[in-house]
Amino acid sequence: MDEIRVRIAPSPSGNLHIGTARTALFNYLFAKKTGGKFVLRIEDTDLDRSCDEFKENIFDSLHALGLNWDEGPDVGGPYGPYCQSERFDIYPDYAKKLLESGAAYECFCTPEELEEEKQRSMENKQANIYSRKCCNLNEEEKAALRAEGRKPALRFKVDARELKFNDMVKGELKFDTSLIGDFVIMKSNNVPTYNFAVVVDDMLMKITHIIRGEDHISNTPKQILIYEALGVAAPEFGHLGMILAPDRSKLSKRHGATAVSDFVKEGYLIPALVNFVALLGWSPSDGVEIKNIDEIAADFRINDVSSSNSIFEYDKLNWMNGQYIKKMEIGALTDLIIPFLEGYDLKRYSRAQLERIVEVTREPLTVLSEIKKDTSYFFEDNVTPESDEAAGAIQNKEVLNSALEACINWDFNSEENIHDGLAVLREKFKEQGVKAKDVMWAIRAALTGRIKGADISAVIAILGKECVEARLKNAL
RNA sequence: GCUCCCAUCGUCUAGAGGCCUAGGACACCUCCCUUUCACGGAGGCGACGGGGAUUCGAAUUCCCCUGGGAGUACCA
Repeated sequence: MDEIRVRIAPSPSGNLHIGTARTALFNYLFAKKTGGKFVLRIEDTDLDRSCDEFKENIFDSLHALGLNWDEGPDVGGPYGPYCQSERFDIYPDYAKKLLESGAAYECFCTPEELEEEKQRSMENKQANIYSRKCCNLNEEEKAALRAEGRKPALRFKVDARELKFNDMVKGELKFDTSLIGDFVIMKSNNVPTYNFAVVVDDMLMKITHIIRGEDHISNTPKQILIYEALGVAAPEFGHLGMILAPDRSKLSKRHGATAVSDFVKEGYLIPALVNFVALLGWSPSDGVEIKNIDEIAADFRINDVSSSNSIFEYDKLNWMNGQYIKKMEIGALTDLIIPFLEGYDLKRYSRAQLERIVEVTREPLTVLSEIKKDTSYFFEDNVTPESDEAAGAIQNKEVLNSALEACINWDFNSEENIHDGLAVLREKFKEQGVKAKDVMWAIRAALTGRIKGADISAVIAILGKECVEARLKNAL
């Protein structure tokens, strides 16, 4: 078999959507698994809606996800250019070929006429199919129309028949082409329509497998027809279910983050995102869900991908993100976290101390953005009780006094020493009938304003003697 | 309206006629661990949308219904 070649073909009319990212991922996984090539093509024929900013975002996001392409606009390749806007001059040749072979014909209908036809079929409860009234225009009629100043579009002639293809994820799909109607392949302004451009591009780029969202299913028969008319074998198709919002509607801005870059801004880790999105429709053969992209690629089977839609729920993503946060190397994690600490005076601490702060506060994190609130007491000058329970806890003056006295002898460079010091305190109060928990709560509340949080010995060590004494006194 | 796709716990899914008393993960609940929260560990709750048909036997095959999704452009 020839080399397997897949592609992702986003249009730069928005930031890289998480759904597009998943499609890209599945293409990438398929390429990796089969030793094929992964190509990136930018579909920017709609000049009005496309812009460079989005293109950059798509590049950056794809790179960040680790979905590196073998061929694309920036890296080039043997079948370029890889931006459709730079390929405008190649479509007319193929259009001409179809016109000459009789597979296509010129259509002079105006948008108004077309709209009228559409209304009529709606009223008759029929599918909207072009009437074909321009199909049999003779040369004189065409010349007359041209003289009126009308510029023709090119329509592809669709004859009635049954068209079948075997979808890699859905199985056999059947269509009655009489319900499709003759569709436009070249607009009157000489720009190809999507269905024509993709076929020409995929053909020229030697794409062998097209994995895309199921919103393209109805385009597939049209495209297969064009392949046939061009005398080329159509590639294999695989249509993925859609990713839906929890309300089962299309995932859109009102549901929150939609672009990969939005998720990153909210504090999601790229490997977690990749892992999570891979599990939407695909499941590992060994049941182990936490897997990196290489492990997933090694186990990837396109035929086993689920054919139904899946709902994007944050619960599992959050859990998974937390798993990655816990496992991540502390230096790298600190680098990622620093931007989320904006507004705090980070110079208060050394890099080592900062890393220690991250290390002791990362445990309950689900999203990086939560770190700011969880570490506030490290950066505030004065802490105040954040809850009634914390306010109550610092009323325990006896404990606070003892802690203040005791800490003079603690070695603040040793968390272990502090830990032992606290144990001594607990022991002392235990004899007076005060519960260990209350002792710890009083100290924690005085130092952090809360009754829960990171390991208190570590907090004390990081805060330092001066600060600890000040906060205890302040609480007293 | 027309066409197509889909249908297992709340969610992501395992399941390709008997291995299913339907398995796992997230969420939720309980308990354990623990100086707190959390992490971790042990349990629990919880599903084959409905109806027919085929079969000795159906979550698995077929049909109908219902529900959800998509497409229906000289957008991509």
